[in-house]
Amino acid sequence: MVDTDIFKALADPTRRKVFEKLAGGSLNASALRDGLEISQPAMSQHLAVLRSAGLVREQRQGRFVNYEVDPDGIASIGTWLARYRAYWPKRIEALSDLLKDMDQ
Amino acid sequence: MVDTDIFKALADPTRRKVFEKLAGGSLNASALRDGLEISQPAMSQHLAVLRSAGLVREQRQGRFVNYEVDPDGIASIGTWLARYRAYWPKRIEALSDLLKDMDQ
DNA sequence: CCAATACATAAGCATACACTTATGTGTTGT
DNA sequence: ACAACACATAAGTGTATGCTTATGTATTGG
Repeated sequence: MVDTDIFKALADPTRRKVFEKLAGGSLNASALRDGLEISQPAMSQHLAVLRSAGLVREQRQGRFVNYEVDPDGIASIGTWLARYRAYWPKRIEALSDLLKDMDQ
Repeated sequence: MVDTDIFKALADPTRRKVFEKLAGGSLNASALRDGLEISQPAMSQHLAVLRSAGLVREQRQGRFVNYEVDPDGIASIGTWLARYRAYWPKRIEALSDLLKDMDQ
């Protein structure tokens, strides 16, 4: 199930921090470790989880691997969220129409 | 962390099915079991997780407990998603402004 | 009252998860 | 070519998760 992978990936606080860092732009695995007290293999494993969930994508550049947010993952969450548009606060009801477009 | 609870709650396929059922309207715990091959305690535990994550809320009615989608949970996900508005597909860029309103 | 019903909680258990250390793979500069 | 670097994978371990059965709590109809 595609949603399971996405939500499981986001259930981990460290992975959400990584993802948030990537929201600011592309970064390689070492740069992503800065600030997070985590071993190199741990980061590599987290990135693998985020990648197989479709939340990030990688781009090799020499011996570095640059990671960036994958818009497909973001869109998946938006699509999922669209099912519950009836429960969005009224003032942003117009949102439902926009989200509906994402359902293909 | 509030996001952790929400994403952990949604990481379980059974809980997402429950949540999706509730999207169709309020239901009690027994009604929610229909179709899902799950014991009564398991359902009770799942509902507790969804509730403490802020995704559903309960309303006692006699010896029944009716559950319904809590808009606050949905709004939390929307707010979280708003941080990544730069990565939404271009054609729904207008979405970002609407989501921004949710940030209070 | 009291039996039946609706749901919650407790306790135990198998599995999944996130972490670690150790090692492997691929790239770059010299 | 080879040493240094960036990253991935393997293997092992403690803890969290989701399930079960058993039991507790609250409400209702007879």
